[in-house]
Amino acid sequence: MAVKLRLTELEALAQAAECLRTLAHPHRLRMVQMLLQGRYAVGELAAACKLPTPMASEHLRLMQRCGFLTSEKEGRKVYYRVAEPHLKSILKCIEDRFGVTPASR
Amino acid sequence: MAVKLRLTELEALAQAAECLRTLAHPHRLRMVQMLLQGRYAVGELAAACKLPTPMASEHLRLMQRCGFLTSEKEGRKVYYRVAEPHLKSILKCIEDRFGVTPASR
DNA sequence: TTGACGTATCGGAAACTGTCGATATATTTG
DNA sequence: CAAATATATCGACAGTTTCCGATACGTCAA
Repeated sequence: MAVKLRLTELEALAQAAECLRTLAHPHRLRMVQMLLQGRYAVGELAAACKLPTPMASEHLRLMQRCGFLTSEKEGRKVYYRVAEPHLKSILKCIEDRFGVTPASR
Repeated sequence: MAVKLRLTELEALAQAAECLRTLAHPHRLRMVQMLLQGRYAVGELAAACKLPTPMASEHLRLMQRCGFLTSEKEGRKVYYRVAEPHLKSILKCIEDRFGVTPASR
């Protein structure tokens, strides 16, 4: 007699996979990690990742599209912040596994 | 004065991203979900995902390569099980966000 | 208006990924 | 031994992702 398994439906897993793929990039992880600790403009995030601004903008667009982030325009700057509350616990898991280093002390 | 941020080093984030990419596939998520609840042979996992066995084998190889799984050969079958303890909490986060449906009740 | 700044978008090249069919290996059975 | 079973690997193709340069857009200051 087979044991009954608790499984998520494949359709939901496909959605989850898409979100994970969006998260699965070193610069995007860094941006999320920053945004979980405050609100930042595109240029600030780009500088922190040592990326040209257009590429940072593109990464942010991807994360916004899957519901992770939202943006607010202020003057000529655009500030992003975390919109998906579960991001915090997911990043926590990742940090538990891969470590966290304070940037300066 | 800039607030000190708690950030993971980019190199570690690159490793994390690679692992997340490996996880970011509906069939692989399903397999991990099963393997967190027991030990399964390639054929059983393939059947549960409605995949040809060779493809299941390939997915399992990827997850083994990044340390998520280990395998034990028994006769002509190969049983896989979870090797990375953090997988459980990560899947928990994903299930919290995307829902879990018992396969049968 | 002009110019500078901050952000967004477009097009294309290179690299990577998922999938499939075919084949290979190892183990058990007859 | 040969045949059947279970898993693994290989080659190739289509599709996606990443990155970059160029360009476009919106806002502010002079």
